[in-house]
Amino acid sequence: MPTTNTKGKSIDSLIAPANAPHPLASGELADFKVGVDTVIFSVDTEQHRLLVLLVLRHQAPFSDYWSLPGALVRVGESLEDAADRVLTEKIRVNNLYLEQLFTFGGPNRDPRESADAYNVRYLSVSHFALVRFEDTALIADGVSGIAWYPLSRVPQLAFDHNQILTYGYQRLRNKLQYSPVAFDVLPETFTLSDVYQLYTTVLGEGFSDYSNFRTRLLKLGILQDTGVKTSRGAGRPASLYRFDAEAFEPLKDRPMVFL
Amino acid sequence: MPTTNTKGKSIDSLIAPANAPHPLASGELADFKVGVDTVIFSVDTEQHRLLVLLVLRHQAPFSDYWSLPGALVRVGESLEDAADRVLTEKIRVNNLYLEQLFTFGGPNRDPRESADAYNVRYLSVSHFALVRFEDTALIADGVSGIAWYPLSRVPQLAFDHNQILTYGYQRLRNKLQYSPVAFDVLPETFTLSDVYQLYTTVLGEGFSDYSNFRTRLLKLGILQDTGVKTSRGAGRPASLYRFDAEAFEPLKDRPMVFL
DNA sequence: CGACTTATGGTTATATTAACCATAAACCAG
DNA sequence: CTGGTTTATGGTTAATATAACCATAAGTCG
Repeated sequence: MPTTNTKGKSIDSLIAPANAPHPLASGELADFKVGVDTVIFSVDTEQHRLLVLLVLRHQAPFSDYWSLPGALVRVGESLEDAADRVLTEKIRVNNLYLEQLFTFGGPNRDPRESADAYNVRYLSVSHFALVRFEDTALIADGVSGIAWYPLSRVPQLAFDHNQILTYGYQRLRNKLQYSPVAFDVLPETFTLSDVYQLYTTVLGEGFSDYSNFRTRLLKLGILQDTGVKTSRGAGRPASLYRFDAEAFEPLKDRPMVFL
Repeated sequence: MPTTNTKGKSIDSLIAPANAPHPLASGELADFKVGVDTVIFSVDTEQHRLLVLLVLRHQAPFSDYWSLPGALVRVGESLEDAADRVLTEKIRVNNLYLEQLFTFGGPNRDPRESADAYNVRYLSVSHFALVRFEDTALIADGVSGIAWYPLSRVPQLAFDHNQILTYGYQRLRNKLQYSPVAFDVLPETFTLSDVYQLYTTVLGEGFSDYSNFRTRLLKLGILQDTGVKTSRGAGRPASLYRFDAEAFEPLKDRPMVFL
């Protein structure tokens, strides 16, 4: 249902002469600042918890609220570059998995819109990332706080970031089922149990028991047995496997597990 | 790999004093115009072809090139509104299925960026739509041509629109498998054969033969038999069914067919 | 009327899934 | 060093789902 905001339009035509080289001269076209907000997940394998990275804002709007890490896109910078910059500025990580999520851009989603002199809109191109928890180092730079939050304890966030987070979580669950992102955040070699742990902490239990999960994964033929055994505490030593990206190619977009 | 375009940055700081109320005063933040480009599909049930709507540009850049229908977002207009506007301005249709696709926003994707006085970037929030072919009426308004192109005969398009189209086609195929979009573009009541035709023209043959497709669809329990029979030319009359949206709810995100 | 065409409702072999179970090979407590 | 515990591994089996067919029903068409 197109709802043309006649209020904004008329104000605009009143203050901006038709053909002046003014940024709003196009009459009714909106001007945007574009932000990149990233839902950064990691899995705490020790405590079997899914974590999301939040930063504490110290500027209006939403001062003292937690929010998703983000940045405004700079001149000459692509959206991907900006998203990468968020990752490397906040956590020192070799970007493990990153993908665009959704673009939120309704008017009035950012309080700065009404505050600014010009009628500037703020657009958020959200991304979601999955990083290896052990390989990250938090950098509290330009923010008054930064922390990994267990997903279950995320507070009310700034802007529409709770909505973005929910969407990112959905996408993460989906990715895990249909693509081998898990192997991007697992170490080079890992046990089948490591994989299962990762899947259960993100997806919950109840998609397959361990035994069936094993056989399915092995039958896919995307794991190479290194022959090396590892013993971690009690129990029989487990084989270490390596992900075979080539073998996975033909299986693209085929479900790996079922819920 | 963040590649900060230092050239753009320095030019900017030369022409814009640090704290002036100029749109580029923020120093290194880029200013954007936001476009909405929509991949509009429909299925020609007569000729069993998948069609996509293209418009012929008559303005630089890419004058005389075919392109996806699009529009620049206006003041006070949400992204969804803009996408809706594209649909209603180009084809008179009660928007049947519409969803956001991907946001393309690298620098230099639009030639206008270098031509403009200000260093304005053009962002494209692409959408994809599936409409009922029979319910559309093309409106050649503000363009020098508008046409339904069979997907197989799409020429080279303006901007990066071929890429967007490819992505949209992928998404369409995916949607058809996992969600009941098909019933949005089918008439209120339809035969099982109608559904099968739609699926094969989009997905190609080879996911199920007709008989198995029928039993699967019926076993899902999302179709109500109206009891009414329809006879179209030769052959035994077929039952007319109606889609039961409520019955589908619990099946959300479960595959309906397999390739 | 007989031939053809399309819809419908099976059947059957094969593959997949889900729910178990038995054994192997480590550790650990006494 | 021995029996109990723990974890990994490699099955088995019944229930389901899939894929490839086939037979019949009920119309149209010549």
